[in-house]
Amino acid sequence: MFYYLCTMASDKRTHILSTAQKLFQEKGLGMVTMEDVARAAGMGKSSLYYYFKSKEEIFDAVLETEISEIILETMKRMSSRSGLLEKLMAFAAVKFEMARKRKSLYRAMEAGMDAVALSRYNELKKGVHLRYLEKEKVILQQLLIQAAGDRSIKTLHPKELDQAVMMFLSALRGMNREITLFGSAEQADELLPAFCRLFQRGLQ
Amino acid sequence: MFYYLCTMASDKRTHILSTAQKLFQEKGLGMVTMEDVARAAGMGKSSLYYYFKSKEEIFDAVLETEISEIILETMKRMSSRSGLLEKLMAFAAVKFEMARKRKSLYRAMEAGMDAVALSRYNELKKGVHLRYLEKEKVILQQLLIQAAGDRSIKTLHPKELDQAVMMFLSALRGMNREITLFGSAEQADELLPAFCRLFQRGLQ
DNA sequence: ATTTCGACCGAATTTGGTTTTTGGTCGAAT
DNA sequence: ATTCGACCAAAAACCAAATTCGGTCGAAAT
Repeated sequence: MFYYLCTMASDKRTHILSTAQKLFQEKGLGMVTMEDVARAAGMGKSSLYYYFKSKEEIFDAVLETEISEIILETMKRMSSRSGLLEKLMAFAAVKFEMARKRKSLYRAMEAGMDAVALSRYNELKKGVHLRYLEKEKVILQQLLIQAAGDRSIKTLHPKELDQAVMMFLSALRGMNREITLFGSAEQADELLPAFCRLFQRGLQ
Repeated sequence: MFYYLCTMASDKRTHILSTAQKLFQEKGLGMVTMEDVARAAGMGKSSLYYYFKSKEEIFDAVLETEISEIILETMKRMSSRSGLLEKLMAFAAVKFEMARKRKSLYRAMEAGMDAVALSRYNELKKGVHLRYLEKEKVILQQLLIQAAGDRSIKTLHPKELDQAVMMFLSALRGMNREITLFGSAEQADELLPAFCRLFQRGLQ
């Protein structure tokens, strides 16, 4: 009795989630059925619907935890550095590593998805991307505001601040993309810091 | 007799090419058959193979001419501006406009392609992208070298030059991407110039 | 009251076999 | 040198039947 009282709903939820995450990573989203998830989690299919409204909700939640992990890692690494430039570089480095990891993850996930499922999935990814972007924005805004306070860079109006953040983020994304498509990891080690330096100088 | 001597092979080639281009843009690559191209060009299907080795070669050539057009437009617009910043902005503006246009073009082209055809087509696009990138690089390299000569920016070592060009290009690409996905055209009108300014200041 | 699950449903997907289409070849005609 | 009709193999489109899968519901278990 006491035992059961302790296994709260949220525990089961996270258990299902981590199980699903493992399966998605192994076989791709398109290849994992609710039946699979249920079996792997040690319950019947119907039971899943007691904890989640739909398959999409599960997948969404999995992506959400992955985002949180990345954001957490980013903040951790940045906090161990000091100075604007160092922190920018740390940010860029984590972002690059994570982009690499997640690329193979996504590729695996997309395996075995038809065109319809893929477009639906892309909608989902777009939503996730937006939420992720928002969190990244906040981190960078704080960083730049602090740097302006330290006189490391010039003072930025709210609009300028927003633009600067947007520039930095989308530029990084673009560079990551180009590098993973055509370049090498060593190239990233030079290009990303160089860009951070340029970015900082541009804001002085 | 004389008439026939004047209609050189290259004329027919370009005629076929422009016909194919029109059809591709109208119906999408996947929906245009060699028969269609031949009919539209006023000849039998077999005759196409006298001028081109394969359908892919035709498509490749079409993409190539499109790239040339964009590059030409870019150079034209840049030449009507003076000063590094102005030229950078012109470059960015053309790139953004063209990215918009070509996006709908690509989307149309991809219509009616199965997964296999799509992956083959993506390989092709990747190759085109690389060739395009090379031409863009040359333009920007020249621009930056000239700017360094004018003392508009600091002198750049070959490696730095390459990095700067790469940064600028992939950053632009990333910003275009982000804007077309989530932003507005007005946002581009502010963000792109702002980035050009930052880029220039970063190189001073 | 909370949690689990078997039975069930409709929509979507796979399957397997057939017919059509399509990129590409070849030899004859011009 | 250029064009084209006839032809081929492979890919794609098609289609009906069988199957799978996400999701629901009410009854049972705890």
